[in-house]
Amino acid sequence: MNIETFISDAVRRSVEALYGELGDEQLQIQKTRKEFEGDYTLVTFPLLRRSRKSPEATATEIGEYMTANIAEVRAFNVIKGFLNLSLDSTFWAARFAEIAADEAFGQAPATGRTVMVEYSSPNTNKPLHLGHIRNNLLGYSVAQILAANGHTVIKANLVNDRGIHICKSMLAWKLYGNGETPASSGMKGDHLVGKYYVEFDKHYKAQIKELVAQGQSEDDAKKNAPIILEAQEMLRKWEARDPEVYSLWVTMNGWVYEGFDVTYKALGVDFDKVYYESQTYLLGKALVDEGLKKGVFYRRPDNSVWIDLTADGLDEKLLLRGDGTSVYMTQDLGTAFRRFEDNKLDDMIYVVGNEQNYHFQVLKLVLKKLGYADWSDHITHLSYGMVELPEGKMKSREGTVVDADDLIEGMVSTAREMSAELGKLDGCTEEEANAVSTMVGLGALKYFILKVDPKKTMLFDPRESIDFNGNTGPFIQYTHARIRSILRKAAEAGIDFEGVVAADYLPEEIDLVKTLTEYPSVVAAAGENFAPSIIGAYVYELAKQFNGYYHDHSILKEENADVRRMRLQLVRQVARVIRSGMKLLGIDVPERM
RNA sequence: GGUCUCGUAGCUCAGUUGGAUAGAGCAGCAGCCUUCUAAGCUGCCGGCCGCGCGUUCGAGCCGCGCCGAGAUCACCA
Repeated sequence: MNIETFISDAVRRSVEALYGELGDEQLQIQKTRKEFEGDYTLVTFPLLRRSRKSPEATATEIGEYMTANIAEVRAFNVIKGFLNLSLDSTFWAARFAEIAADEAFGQAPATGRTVMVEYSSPNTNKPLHLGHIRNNLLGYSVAQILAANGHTVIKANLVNDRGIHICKSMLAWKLYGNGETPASSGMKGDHLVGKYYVEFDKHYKAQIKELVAQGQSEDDAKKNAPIILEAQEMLRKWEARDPEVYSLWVTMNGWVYEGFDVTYKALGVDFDKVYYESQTYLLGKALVDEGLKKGVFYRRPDNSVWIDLTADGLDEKLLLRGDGTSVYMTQDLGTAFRRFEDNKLDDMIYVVGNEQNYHFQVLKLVLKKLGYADWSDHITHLSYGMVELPEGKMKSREGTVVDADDLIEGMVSTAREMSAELGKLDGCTEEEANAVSTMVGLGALKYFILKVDPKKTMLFDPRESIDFNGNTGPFIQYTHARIRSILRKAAEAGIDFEGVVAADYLPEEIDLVKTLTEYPSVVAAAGENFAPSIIGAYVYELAKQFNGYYHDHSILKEENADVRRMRLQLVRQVARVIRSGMKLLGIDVPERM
């Protein structure tokens, strides 16, 4: 049974019995705040012009009617214009029984909609860093949440595997690499390629400096440095499929993919489809022709194609270069078009940093102007803020980027040290210790990042992220582990706690049941807002509530067998929902820690 | 300059789409391990919700205007 529907129906019936038909007027019903007595609250202010009475009198009148006529309403109290309704504990017992019996609790029925979530989208010239971690965690989690909301989800990764930046790494490797490979150097493939990207930059800068010393302007020097000219030549050769360049490209990208796979696996993210720009970068030109024909685009004397968006408060935007080659926007138009056609998508979600807000604004507007409003309206740019460090922004030249692999390793090893220090690893096999440290270290990292509203710029403080106390992933994992421990001990003691118990709940037990029943609507809200942070806040709240309860009530030592059984069931359900919520965040929960 | 985002406790962040006395964690202070895991629990301290108008019975949330921070406005992707 949907509780919110039940309450609002009951209230509506009562209000209409007293004051006549409401029509499509909305009733304002909310959960009663903790500091007041009651379960649900009706805000009576909007009803005053119908009742023609004071807020207090109106609330009292409705409250009296409901206690008399609605069986589930046990009592009420009125504070100012707020009518607080208390439901009978048998009502909550019935809701709990429903939840406990529902194997798919929190999983919405299939909607028949297909939605693609594109995330990660790395460049193949350097390893992943902290910014990519936020992207990957968000993308994966949002995909999980949408799936829980009943959508068919396609997780897609569009790899930027071509362009001048890859040629820079390739050229530097060719010039200075001495045939170094991941195998020969022992380096992870993406790091090796990244090393040569940095190497290129070093030589490039040196050459610019030299040319400037010879009297060239800074701008000219940047264009004329031999190494950049050579890289550009390499790109031309690549486009012409020069065998030597092409095979080097295949080899080095292969190294990078092997490296990325390791990082993705460590992060626990995966993809259903991987697209490569080298295969899609020519798409979109047909759309340009179409736009020209429709008069949406125009051609300049140099043959380049543009769209004028100044009437929409934006600028003029280039769609095709004078030489007929495409730009980023052209490709994205083409790939968007093709995605919708090939996969029969209902929605398309791009997880891309907020530095591209303008790009997506333009993309959607152009599609709309071309007459594809249907698609345009179903494109969502899930824009997330930058991750900053205590010392400021990450700058690759200043060496302040936080490498993804280093970070993960650091979190896991810290988790291990702290676990060992607390004696949590005593009696564990090496394998178990590894598994727990990995889950805890990554849990800390993932939760730390996902608990923040995606659109906000966030601060990543390494010291704070490694804190396992308070509002953290490990705290939630720990709560789960403790519940599992209780359940293990109950099983060992041969306590049977299957079957429904009509419970006489204590107030804090009803609070737990109430929080449990909210889970499906939290999942729905998280899906609607593309915000895993909503799930995070909920799971944390549930865990915290349980911890308070846990300290006040002995569960295994409860003498009344029915009460003990009821409590074990309740506690087991809390563990289930914690595990389910954490799964939506892509966070594993250990059985013990 | 145009467009967009953000501004809540010393710090990091919530705030369920306009409701009651604005909440957590960290840091600080005071307690709690003979009891199912102390990665825990209980209490205290800490607020001009950037500022000002407006809409409303009611604004941290909506509108307008300022102030501050950031992103972007490339024949880069």
